[in-house]
Amino acid sequence: MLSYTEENYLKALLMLSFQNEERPEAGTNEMAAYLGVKPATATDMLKKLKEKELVTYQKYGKILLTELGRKKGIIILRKHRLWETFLYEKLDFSWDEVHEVAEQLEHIQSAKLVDKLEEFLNFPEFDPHGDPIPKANGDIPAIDKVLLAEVKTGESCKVVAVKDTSALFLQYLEKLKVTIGTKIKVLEVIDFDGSLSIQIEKEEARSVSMKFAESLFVKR
Amino acid sequence: MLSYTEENYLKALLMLSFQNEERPEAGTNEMAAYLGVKPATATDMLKKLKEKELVTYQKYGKILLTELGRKKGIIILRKHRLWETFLYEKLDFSWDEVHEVAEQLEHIQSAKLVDKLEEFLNFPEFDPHGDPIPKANGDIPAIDKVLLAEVKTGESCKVVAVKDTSALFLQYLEKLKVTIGTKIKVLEVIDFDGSLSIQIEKEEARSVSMKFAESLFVKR
DNA sequence: TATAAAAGTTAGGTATACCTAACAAATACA
DNA sequence: TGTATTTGTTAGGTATACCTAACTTTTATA
Repeated sequence: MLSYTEENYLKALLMLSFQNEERPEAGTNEMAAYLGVKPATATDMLKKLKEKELVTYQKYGKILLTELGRKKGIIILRKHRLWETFLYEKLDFSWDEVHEVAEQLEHIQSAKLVDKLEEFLNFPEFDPHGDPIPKANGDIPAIDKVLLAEVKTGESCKVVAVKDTSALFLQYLEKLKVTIGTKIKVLEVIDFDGSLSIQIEKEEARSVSMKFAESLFVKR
Repeated sequence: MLSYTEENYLKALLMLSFQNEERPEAGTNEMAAYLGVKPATATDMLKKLKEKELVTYQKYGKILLTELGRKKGIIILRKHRLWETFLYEKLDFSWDEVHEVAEQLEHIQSAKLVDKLEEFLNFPEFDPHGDPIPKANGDIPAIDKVLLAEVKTGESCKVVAVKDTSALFLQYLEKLKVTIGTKIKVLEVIDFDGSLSIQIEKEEARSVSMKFAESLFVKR
């Protein structure tokens, strides 16, 4: 049985590994920053997780999940994303409110609960942010996505996920009436600063920053 | 902000106070037994709760919730019973499975979650065991109930709640096809051992023990 | 390649929530 | 009413998860 905190370390490591699939290992400071603790605290916990064979770790080295650790991490992530979906779809939570509560709900221990919840939600493949929800067997649905910033002038695409899930960005998206499934056409790319002029559904053209375009995943 | 454990002490004290409305105070050993900890541990925590003005307590004395403590306890109980209802009604959990998971879910911190959940469930007044669900303002719906053991020969009644929520009893009830709302007619009372012969809905007459009759609440 | 900066570790300390063992107070009853 | 039993407290100890401060190793760069 893993503690609340141990679970958070595994999930953090899994999330960090997603950020750079080719180099999935993380550093101590990186972990600590992600979890909001001091590096010394992370070192302690990493030793403990190594004892439990959940991570490979050695002094001054990079950290990697073991097969077991990855499996456990995926279970937490599955729960997190199913709960987010529940809050969004059934309880009318907004895009930017679901994360905080799901952070707590993901630690509820009951295999039956997760599976029943998934069934209740009709086996969703993606959460409200467009992130894939791991299946009970650990498989993660693939999604064909590129950053909006990679879309060429004149091309149209459909929003499939958000890369930045901060409340500020999500609230901005809401203001722009952009959500998963929204159609966006790239009208012009300004090479000077990477900003672009886009058309959201059938609205007026508007300009968004490069930062914006690098925070949104779309399907061409 | 209360810790998980502090919340459990408040809920325990509230539950114990319900067991004997006229004498709602509890003892240290009683608390400890209820919570599955040693008396020494309970003493420590009670001092802490006194510091926070959640209980009235003095050395070797009985323990009572303060107005504030009661309020907080009722919030936990509200969450517990709403989650039980959710698990039972929406996720097909059985009568005897809901408690354990609700014990965890009751500690999720989000006022919005509780209220939205209540709305999603259509403002239920009673949980799957027939226990009243406190309202957001702290009011507890009243319920007109007596023990089956108090029902006289020849009288009919309807099951409104279970007093004993142990898995063993709940499973027995399930076997007998007794649930909230089931009609029971008392055919005969055996003075010798307090057992009684009852008719469940339109079934054959059957005998149940005094212990059974003292574990079930009904409405005449 | 020497050294400064960054990254990571160790040692020692805190609070929480638990424990056991020994003790003290309250109560029950002979 | 004295004493045995029950009830409750205290003191001292454990594990978890956090911290700071001092230190070491790695790395980046002048």
